[in-house]
Amino acid sequence: MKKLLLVDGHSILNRAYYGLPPLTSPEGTPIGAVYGFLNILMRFVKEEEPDYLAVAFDLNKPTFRHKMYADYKGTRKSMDDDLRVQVPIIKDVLQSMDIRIVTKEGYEADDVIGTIAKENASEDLDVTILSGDKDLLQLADAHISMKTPKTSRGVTTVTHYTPEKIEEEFGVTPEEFVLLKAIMGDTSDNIPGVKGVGPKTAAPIVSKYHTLDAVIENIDNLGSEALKKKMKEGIDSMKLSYELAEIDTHAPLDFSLDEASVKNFYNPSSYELFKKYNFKNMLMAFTDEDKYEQVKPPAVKEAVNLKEAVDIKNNILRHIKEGGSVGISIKNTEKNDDIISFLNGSYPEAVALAVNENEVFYITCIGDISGKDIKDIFYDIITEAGKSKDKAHLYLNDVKKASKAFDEDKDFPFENLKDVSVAAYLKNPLPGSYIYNEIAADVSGFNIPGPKELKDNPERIKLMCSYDAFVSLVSGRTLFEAMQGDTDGDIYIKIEEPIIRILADMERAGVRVDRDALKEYGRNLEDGIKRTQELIYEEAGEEFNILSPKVLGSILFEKLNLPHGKKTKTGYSTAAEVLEGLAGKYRIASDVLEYRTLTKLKSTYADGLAAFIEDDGRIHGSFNQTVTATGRLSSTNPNLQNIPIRMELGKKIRKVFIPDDGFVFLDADYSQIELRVLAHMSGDEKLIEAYNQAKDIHTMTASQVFHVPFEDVTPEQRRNAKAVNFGIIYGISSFGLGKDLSISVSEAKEYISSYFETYPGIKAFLDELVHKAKKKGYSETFFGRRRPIPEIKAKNVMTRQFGERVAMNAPIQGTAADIMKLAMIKVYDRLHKENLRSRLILQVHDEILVETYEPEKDKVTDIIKESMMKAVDFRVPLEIDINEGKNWFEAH
DNA sequence: AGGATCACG
DNA sequence: ACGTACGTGATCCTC
Repeated sequence: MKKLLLVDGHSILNRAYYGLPPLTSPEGTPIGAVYGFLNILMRFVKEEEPDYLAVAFDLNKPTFRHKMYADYKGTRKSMDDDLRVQVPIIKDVLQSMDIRIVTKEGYEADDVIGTIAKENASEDLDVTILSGDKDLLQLADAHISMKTPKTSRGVTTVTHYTPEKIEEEFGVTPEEFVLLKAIMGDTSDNIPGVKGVGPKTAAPIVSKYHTLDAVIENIDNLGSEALKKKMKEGIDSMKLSYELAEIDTHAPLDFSLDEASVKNFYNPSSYELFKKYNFKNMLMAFTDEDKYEQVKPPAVKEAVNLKEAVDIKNNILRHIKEGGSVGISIKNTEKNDDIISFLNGSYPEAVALAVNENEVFYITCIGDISGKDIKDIFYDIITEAGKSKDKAHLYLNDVKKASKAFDEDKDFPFENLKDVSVAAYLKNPLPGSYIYNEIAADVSGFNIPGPKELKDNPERIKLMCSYDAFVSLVSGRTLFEAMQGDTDGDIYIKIEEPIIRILADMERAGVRVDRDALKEYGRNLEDGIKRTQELIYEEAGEEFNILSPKVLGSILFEKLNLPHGKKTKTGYSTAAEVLEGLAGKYRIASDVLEYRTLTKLKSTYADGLAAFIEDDGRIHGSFNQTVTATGRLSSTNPNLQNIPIRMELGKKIRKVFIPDDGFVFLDADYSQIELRVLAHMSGDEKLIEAYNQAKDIHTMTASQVFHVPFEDVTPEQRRNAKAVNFGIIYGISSFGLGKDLSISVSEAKEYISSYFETYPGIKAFLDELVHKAKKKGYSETFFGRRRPIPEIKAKNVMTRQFGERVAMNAPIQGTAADIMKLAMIKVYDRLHKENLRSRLILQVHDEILVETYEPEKDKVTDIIKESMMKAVDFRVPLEIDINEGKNWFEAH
């Protein structure tokens, strides 16, 4: 036995519309009815498991019946605008889900459903009709039943109408239901019926006489005089009502059951729509294969000897000369090609070249092909693209990494390659990872096998490299076209593209580390660690793993019964702030803190850094350009942006970072760049004025907020003002400020409100940032770098407040990051144009470290000052601190 | 793999 | 009643 589910589209949409609170899509379109419709539909599909499914809609045109009864025509209620706009949407959505929609010009949905039901129901096919109202009950028979969902207060109950159930509830058979309606009428469907006769009176009449003719014939035999009178007066209305209520089961339809067979609702196009309308819980039903188009991976043509490889190259060169685009992928030699050692003469292992959607050329060290050949082929191709720059586009995912396969003396033509991962990062910086399969899914909606899927494939390297080239071409083209005329495009050209080469140079240069001094530093720590460890064991009365929060917690708070903070997530918190509270009273707490500090320095810094020193005596870390949500860089392998500085002991490690012989360090950092960014972007006159007076800004803030003369600001007032300034940048909250200053939330509130009274422009600016982020769904920096903030529309208060803080912080932090990048570009360009040997080696968000050739010291100092201070022309000066030193400790 | 902790801006 | 300052990465422990 097969099943057909027939849905009365408009009636279910109506039910959904009135049964749910009004929802809107991220774009603001009302969408609640569509969402509700799908929920109801999917619920029934799950319950019924139909083999066939069709949804019937009225067309927005008068039907024959409407024309016949002109009076009837105008009386239909007009739809709410918010519902009307959802009609085409639900049709689109259903279509995307491969669900058959049936309509017929000149007929109502009821007729369509009636015709399909009656024509198809049989011993072999059960028909279930899903409708919100009861007009369709007349269709019920042995193989046709009806289900009506009713939602009240969020709870949906379903009534299942079989012929038996109909007789039981209405006292008439399904066939007689038309007659019943003709007499009693139906206000919701504008069927007049007989005036003054309701269901109680009508039902017995119907079950006695069965047909319209019989009722008319026997009109004089009906009960009371009053009833007879009503019936006689209503006879015309009754006849009309009968016509209106009767469903036409012989509409001329183009419908075959096959077209309505149930297919997979979850596919790439429905995924796109569900995503567009933000149907979150329905998105969960999609598997990766549902979500993305299964693209046929391109055919890979592999060169088997050098002649073939050269032929491929020549073909590509011709393609480029004709203005064609190429997607390129380079596989570096290293086993783990995330970490590159900078041996000159290291060669790439393979190159893949995609010229169209169908084929990729792959060249690796096979036959007489050497690594040098591969490198030369790659090099010839990218230099050729430089000659025809206006026309040819070469797309490559991660240009910086590709550049590492080349000798340092060869000028790598960075600017001839368009970096797909950087473009994808500008489009959306949140993923933080831009592997080719992720880009393919996000940009082009393709599902192609990624590194994980190819893990056990013997052709893993070849396939990954080829797919990478393919995606770089196809998705790269889309990304770069989309950037045209957008702020993204400007940021790519003016900021990110130049930065690629700068970072590559910085990584290649690395930073020199005094290996012996680092070892000595580590040895000293070891002594302290041993001493502290023994003290702790003695105080605890046993030996245990001090670094295990779980074990430490049980020792401190159970065995030794120290007062535990109420913080409990997976046990007691042993975080520094908790231990600091105990350190005054309990030796063991301060010893544990000491122990943590020492082991941290030992494992992360002393030992950690030592492991990264390469044969040239330098550490070549990575600066990542596509990780942070705000536009900052990040640093890994090792992280050179979190080398200790705040504590004396930790800071000493900076002494092991030293310049090459004949060089000195010049270290420059911006002074409160974020606050200055805030001053300019907000346009707050008072803050701008404060900065233009060139005095200590925190003291100035304290003076203005607390209304005391500048000279009379106490250290405590300055500290408070500084905390508020930081709070403002982080997206102020009274709780956070209170915690930071160890004051009550209400006191913190007062600080904030007096700050905002002092700087009304700041308040207005931050409010505007939140408002704009709410409206647009993203925040943007001064230069238009965007950060999406999905949290800002969250229902959860915490999540949404987080979104609001991010909306305030991201433009400030991001603009500061943009400015630093612009400054680095200026520094780099001048060092190069003036043929200097000095070079940028590190960046720490608001600080740069330049390994400076001693004879160039004065010149480079000027270059740094000028580049950083004039990176942008703001209404407040950008000031820097710059220092020289024979190590990083001294220079900063 | 994820949490806790702590180093930096 | 709850539980929050923003942005990162490395190490160690626990599951």
